[in-house]
Amino acid sequence: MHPALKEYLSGKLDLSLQDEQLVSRCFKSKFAARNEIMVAKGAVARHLYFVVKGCLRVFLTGEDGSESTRFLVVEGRFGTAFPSFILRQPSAAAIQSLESSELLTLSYEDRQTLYEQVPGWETMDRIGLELDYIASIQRIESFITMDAKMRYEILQQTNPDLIRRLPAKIIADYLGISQETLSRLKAKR
Amino acid sequence: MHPALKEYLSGKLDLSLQDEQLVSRCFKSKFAARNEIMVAKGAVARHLYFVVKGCLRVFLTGEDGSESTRFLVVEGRFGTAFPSFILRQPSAAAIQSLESSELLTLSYEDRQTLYEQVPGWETMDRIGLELDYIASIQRIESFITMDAKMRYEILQQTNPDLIRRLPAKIIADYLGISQETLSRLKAKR
DNA sequence: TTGATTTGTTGACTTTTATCAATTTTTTTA
DNA sequence: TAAAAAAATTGATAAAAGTCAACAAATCAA
Repeated sequence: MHPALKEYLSGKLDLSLQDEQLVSRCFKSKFAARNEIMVAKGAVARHLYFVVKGCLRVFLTGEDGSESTRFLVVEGRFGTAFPSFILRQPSAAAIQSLESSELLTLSYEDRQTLYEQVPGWETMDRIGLELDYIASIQRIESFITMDAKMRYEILQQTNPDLIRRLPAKIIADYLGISQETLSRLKAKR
Repeated sequence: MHPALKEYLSGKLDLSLQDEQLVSRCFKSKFAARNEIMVAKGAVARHLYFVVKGCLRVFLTGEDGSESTRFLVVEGRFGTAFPSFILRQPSAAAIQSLESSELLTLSYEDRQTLYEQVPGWETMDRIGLELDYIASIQRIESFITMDAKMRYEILQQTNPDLIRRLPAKIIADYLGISQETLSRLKAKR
């Protein structure tokens, strides 16, 4: 098993040797170039992606070519175009590798296999889902209760690495504000 | 078992007679008066609520007394102050019954019991969680990509009942806009 | 049913943020 | 490393939404 995945699982789940081998077989290694589109808008997202190294962006495109970042997925985290993956429908969002990335992919079918075959896998996954859901609830709250400056400050506190690492325009998209507004926000203090 | 819960479960899960009795014992009936606060801000949300009749609101309060509606939970749906319930921490949000409501409550511990004792319960719950998560992702997208008018139009299309049923100020909170802006939006067409 | 309270509407004005455009800075790649 | 491309900054202006205030309408509770 890939050490990064092993690290992810440690403390969450104890696997028998056999189960560990099954998990290993289900996750396929994949490398993506910087800016590579993994899943295009309109395609079905058939995999979950575990980021070993690099960074993925799940983003929407408007008719006018504008882009809005729905999610950013960094090292040690899972991500995909979730509605498409779960509902098995064409995705409103595209998935892009923002950096040269190393990924482990898990297909919908293999995920099902793990639920059925590996004791504790579904519980672990359910707990991970709960935490992702909580994060998205908190993001919704930030839009309902905060202005752009406050959202940026919170992001600075909770994810300073993201800000350091990614182009400001991506951060601006993620915060739901324009590039120019973010630039002014940063200048102001 | 309460017929509303039975209806919810039908098609999702086949229960043995024994399991059905266990489920029945885990869910406690509760009635709430209009405007009753079920969980105050700062308290831990110890239950999931299934709404048989009525409507719950999960909302945040600012220091200035302003309120922001995080979620609305109507008949046939589950809800709670989710981060508090899962993390077992004091809740940032309060839960209020907007109408005279009939509820079924499931404690954290009883939820655990159902996961452990009832085959298929965790899978059913995981799938429900996935759908709730998808809904919250779509709500995030609406904040990132749409203006107030568009968000309101989408809500009209997807939940016309909510608009008909609830005071406009609650809908405005839920959309993340001021009461006045919503009033003007409605007048404009 | 009526007085009191809450909710909704509208106007005037302010603040926040977006948009467009020009320029500088940084990054990429040939 | 140099030219090209992409990203960031800054200014001017416009649009969107918020705030405050007054009043109207609807709802509630005695």
